[in-house]
Amino acid sequence: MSDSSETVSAKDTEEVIMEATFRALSKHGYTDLRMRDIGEEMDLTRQVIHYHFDGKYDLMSSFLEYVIEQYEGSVQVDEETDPRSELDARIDQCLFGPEFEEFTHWDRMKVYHELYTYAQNDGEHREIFDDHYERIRGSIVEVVEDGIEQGQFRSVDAERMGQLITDVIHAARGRRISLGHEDAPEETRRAIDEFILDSLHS
Amino acid sequence: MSDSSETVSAKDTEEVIMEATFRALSKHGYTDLRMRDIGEEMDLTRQVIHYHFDGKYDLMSSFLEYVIEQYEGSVQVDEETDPRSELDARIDQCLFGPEFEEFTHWDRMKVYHELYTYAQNDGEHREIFDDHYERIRGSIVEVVEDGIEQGQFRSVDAERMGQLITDVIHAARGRRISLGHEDAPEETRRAIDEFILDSLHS
DNA sequence: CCAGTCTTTTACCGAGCGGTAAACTTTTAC
DNA sequence: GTAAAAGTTTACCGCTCGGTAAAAGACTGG
Repeated sequence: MSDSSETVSAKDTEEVIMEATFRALSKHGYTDLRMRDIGEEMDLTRQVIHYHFDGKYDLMSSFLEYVIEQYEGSVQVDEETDPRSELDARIDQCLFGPEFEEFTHWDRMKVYHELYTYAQNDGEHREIFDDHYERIRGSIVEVVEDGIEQGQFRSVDAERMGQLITDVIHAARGRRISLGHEDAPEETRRAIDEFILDSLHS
Repeated sequence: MSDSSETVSAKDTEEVIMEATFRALSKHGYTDLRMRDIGEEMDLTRQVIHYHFDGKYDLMSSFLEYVIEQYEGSVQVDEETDPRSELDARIDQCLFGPEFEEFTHWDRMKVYHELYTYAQNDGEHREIFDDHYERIRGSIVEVVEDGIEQGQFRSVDAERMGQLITDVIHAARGRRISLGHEDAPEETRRAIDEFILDSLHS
């Protein structure tokens, strides 16, 4: 009986809970999230959550890591190309999401952004997010540095430039999510091209 | 007895409640805010809130408008100067706050930002924020347009440029508040200068 | 000074929340 | 095959929350 579709292990259940938490969070928002809401999003009863996680706070902490892992795991950029192409690819991926999950991307980002804001009131969560942000920013900075070394970009402060790009991306996503500006990512993509990346060449 | 310090009108009480709400929100965050917390931040009992406001939701809606009014009321820019100076002044004010309330500025921004994020789950609140955001963005766009007309800036899409600047400001504030990056406003100020405004001239 | 109105306090409540205990079911180990 | 371990469900609970009713106080105009 090694039929994998029938064998439900503990890890599987935790994954089920994570996905149920994601759906519940999408529907109700962080502030109004009840354990009951999560239970209603899965076939198991809400009490199993207490078997696998040590209360609501522990659940949210685990979910936070789950969301970030998913985010970082979904980033896939062809590193064989030149710095400018890679930079473009990374920006596109941050603004529009990976192609293979176009439809869930903004649902995931909405939850991600809400968690991000709430993290300001919780030292542990804040640290997790800070580390994550640093990795995203670092990957952008790296590309800029490569571009400068290879002479494709003019010599600028790569840290500052990378930070600026990361911030702009973040703001555009936040604006789309919080204010419903659906064209924010596209408009921002153009603005980055015209006003920021343009000054990297010449 | 027209001694104004003794006469407590209904408006005064509502102001007291608003400020108590602000303090409670600063301490506990939106998600964990209880009516009790607000009561503890003022000399009156928490039940008076129900006399002046129709429940928690109505209180939060009123508070949202209160915060935005305060924000917009605090913006004061000398319009006699040239576009570039006015643009600089507006950016500084958004990033560092009005000089006369340097110490409460970031407390206020923290609450503002939290409300902003949670507005995504409430159509009414979202609209209030959207209108507000539009006014801030509009004021930046206007200055850019003036600069172009007066020949101080090169001819760019003012809407797009204004939006970009507004987004960058927003992101820097969010990063300082959510991740605790205290140098974010200053670093962002430099990045705007070096990479964005620079491309407005020449 | 007093009746009437506005405002605040005191005392209280029902609903709904997160969490637990114990029964029950399934899987594992030998 | 069976006993122990792991996982899940059922039933339940205590507590805290936002909100209310009525008493108490503080201002009005006459």
